[in-house]
Amino acid sequence: MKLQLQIKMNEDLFLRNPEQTELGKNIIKHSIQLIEKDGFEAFTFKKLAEDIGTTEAGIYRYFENKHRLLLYIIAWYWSWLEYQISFQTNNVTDPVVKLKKVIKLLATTVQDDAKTSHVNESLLHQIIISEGSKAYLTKQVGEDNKHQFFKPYKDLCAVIGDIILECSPKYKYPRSLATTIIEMAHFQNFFMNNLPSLTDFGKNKEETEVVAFLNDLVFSSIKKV
Amino acid sequence: MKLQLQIKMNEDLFLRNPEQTELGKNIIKHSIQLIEKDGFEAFTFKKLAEDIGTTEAGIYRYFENKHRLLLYIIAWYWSWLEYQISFQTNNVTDPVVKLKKVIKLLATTVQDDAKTSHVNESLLHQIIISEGSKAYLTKQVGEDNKHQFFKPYKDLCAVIGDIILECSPKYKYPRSLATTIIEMAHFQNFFMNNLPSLTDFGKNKEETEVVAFLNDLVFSSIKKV
DNA sequence: TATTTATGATAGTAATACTATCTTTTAAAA
DNA sequence: TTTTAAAAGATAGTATTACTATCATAAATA
Repeated sequence: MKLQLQIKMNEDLFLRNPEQTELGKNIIKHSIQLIEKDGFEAFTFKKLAEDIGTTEAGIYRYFENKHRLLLYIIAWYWSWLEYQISFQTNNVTDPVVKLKKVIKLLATTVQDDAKTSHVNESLLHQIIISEGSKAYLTKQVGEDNKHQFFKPYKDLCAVIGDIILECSPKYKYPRSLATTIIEMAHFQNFFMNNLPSLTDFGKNKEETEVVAFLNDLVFSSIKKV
Repeated sequence: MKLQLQIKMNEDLFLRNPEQTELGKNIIKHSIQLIEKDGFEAFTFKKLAEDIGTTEAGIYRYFENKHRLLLYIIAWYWSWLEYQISFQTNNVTDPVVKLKKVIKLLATTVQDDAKTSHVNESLLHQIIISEGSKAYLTKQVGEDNKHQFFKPYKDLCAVIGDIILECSPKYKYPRSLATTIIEMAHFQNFFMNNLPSLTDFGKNKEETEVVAFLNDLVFSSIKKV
């Protein structure tokens, strides 16, 4: 059985839908590689064009600028992750088990998903760790929010918030705890690998320790250990 | 009594010490204003020079580039905050009270400190919220770390970690909890004001609610409520 | 008063972030 | 099968950014 997974993206994110052409898919594929390799600051449409073997102007037909492209791939990731979560927690009745699965999915290396040929989820996960918050830490955050560019992130936050409430209906901060889990899954990973003295995982550098920390944090807070 | 507070900064951060000249102090003062107003991406040395009434080349005599300048003001903030913490928790014996003070200091608007004439701490706090993580979320993080540019942040993290251990000597993740407090104090604030559905504080937009959330999170985790 | 040090003024360069235009190729509709 | 429309390629051009270099002048210090 060979499945193809298509994620419907917000149309304001692009000028021309990159899913629908070869060049478009190449833009996504190579921008993920380039951003992961050089970082978002050093990433330019010119380098991307050279990488693909097309011209700068060609890229501009798909994306208004590199920030929109970043928003696109990040939104894509959150949508894909929400799908992963709904898939992997399907038929799980115990919300505690569900929440633990969510934490694990957020905080451990993702496998490349064969259902999405032009997206390398594993690289994308690294981008989320290092560049994810740059999507919204800008002066245009309000404008971008009006365009609903952060909807996939918000949806994910709502999903996790609901699972938290299932675990503990009276817990007062389900959304904030959800964003704390998401952000800390990535920040603790980044710190562990780059500024280890900011964490307690410097010795082993094991993702499982980040998971253990988050589990402890979350289940202490919602009083279900 | 009129005091002046001087913070000793890492000398690799600048080419010429901005504390020692009028122009230098103006660079610090105006860059804080400009970065707060336009955001770090839109901030350029040319605009800064125009703002001050000097030339671009003049700024370059003090800072190699705008990233170093950002690192400078951020490092300055963390040093100043560590001083604030040591001052405000001095003579407090109960570590729980201490930790609560720390959380409050991190998560609520800071007052402009009269002891530092050319630094507006209140604006700087806003910069930390919106731009703080851009200091280390780069590909040069390793290089910058070798220069010890993140030492003030690490020191603060260690101080908070120690207070956590005072509260609960057997707690396993004092450093990671410290960074979680620091980062979430800022992220929850940013989300509350810009993407409120990511938090539970959207209605009132009160910093005190962020404080309450963090207190709940922290003291549940270390089992002292 | 000599001399170092800081600043000002100006110029110049490579790269970035685009926009515009025109031609060729490809693919779909008539 | 031809027509025609959409996509891609090729090329050029602009304003801004992120610097570096040079030379003159003002201020502080020895």
